[in-house]
Amino acid sequence: MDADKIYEVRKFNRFYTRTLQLTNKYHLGTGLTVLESRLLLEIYENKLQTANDLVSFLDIDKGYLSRVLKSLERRGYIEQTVDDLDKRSKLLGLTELGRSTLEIIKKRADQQIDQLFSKLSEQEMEQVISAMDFIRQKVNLD
Amino acid sequence: MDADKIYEVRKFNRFYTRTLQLTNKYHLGTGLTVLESRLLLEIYENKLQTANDLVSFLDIDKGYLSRVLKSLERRGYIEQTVDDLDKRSKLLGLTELGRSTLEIIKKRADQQIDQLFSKLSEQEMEQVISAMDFIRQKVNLD
DNA sequence: TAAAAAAGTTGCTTTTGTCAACTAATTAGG
DNA sequence: CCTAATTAGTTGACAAAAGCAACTTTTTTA
Repeated sequence: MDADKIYEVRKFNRFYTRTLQLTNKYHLGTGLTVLESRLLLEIYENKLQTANDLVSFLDIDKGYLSRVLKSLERRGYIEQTVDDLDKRSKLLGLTELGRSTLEIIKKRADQQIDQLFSKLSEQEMEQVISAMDFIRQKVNLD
Repeated sequence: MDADKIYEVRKFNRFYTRTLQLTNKYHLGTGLTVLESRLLLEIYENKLQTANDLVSFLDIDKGYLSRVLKSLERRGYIEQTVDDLDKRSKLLGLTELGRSTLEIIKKRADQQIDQLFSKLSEQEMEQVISAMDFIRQKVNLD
């Protein structure tokens, strides 16, 4: 790939890093950290059922994750139950508190995204989404 | 904005978070952290000349930054010289080591981006860049 | 069925980041 | 002018986030 294309991508990456930083404030006031919110989301929406799933999907240290999950459990956001089919694993699930907190977080995240595109028309917004879809299809994450 | 559009954007954001995580390994083996690499880049390419510029552009704590800059100086990557026009400020600049390390980092970052789009044709790549440009124009970062 | 591998836990350490108090230099208002 | 307020950067103390390695228990493999 030629240098100016790479340069363009890097420019976008820097730009989008800033964008993500801005929209990553949704957890403020909820008592959860960014990571914790993300864990609730991945457990609930993305159906990642075990610590190990989260470790490989999010690429975080399993020791660290173990502690964060323990803390989430202690504070009442999740439950961990030993998997009967594999007693090394624990199945993760959100509690009622976990689900309702996640809803709040999602609502706030939604608002922040809304702001991000506040000045766009319907049509422009659709074009943005197409652009995102397109990028998502083309990037090779292996 | 309606819910499914927001959902699409969030999906993209999660996706691109992962993408950025992958491409943020360029510093490995250079002895610099992600932040340090970023600082060298912004000082050198974006012409941010003082700690204060970096603080407002990157939105990091000035105390923390002060320490990181001191460490970069001690390790020989940058120089800080008191600004004659405002003796509170220090002008930042890369040393020879700083510049050459930045070059290595940029080269590796380029390779990672190349990999990201390794399977695309010229034309697809151009479309991706257009899509990125388009998004960049439309996002409202205030 | 013994050895290897996998899931998760724990102790220890390092890295990263925050906050507030402080110094020195500059700017602004009376 | 000249004093008060502001600004750039530093420092100490601390807290949060993350990484590493050794370990236990269970499962898989050869």
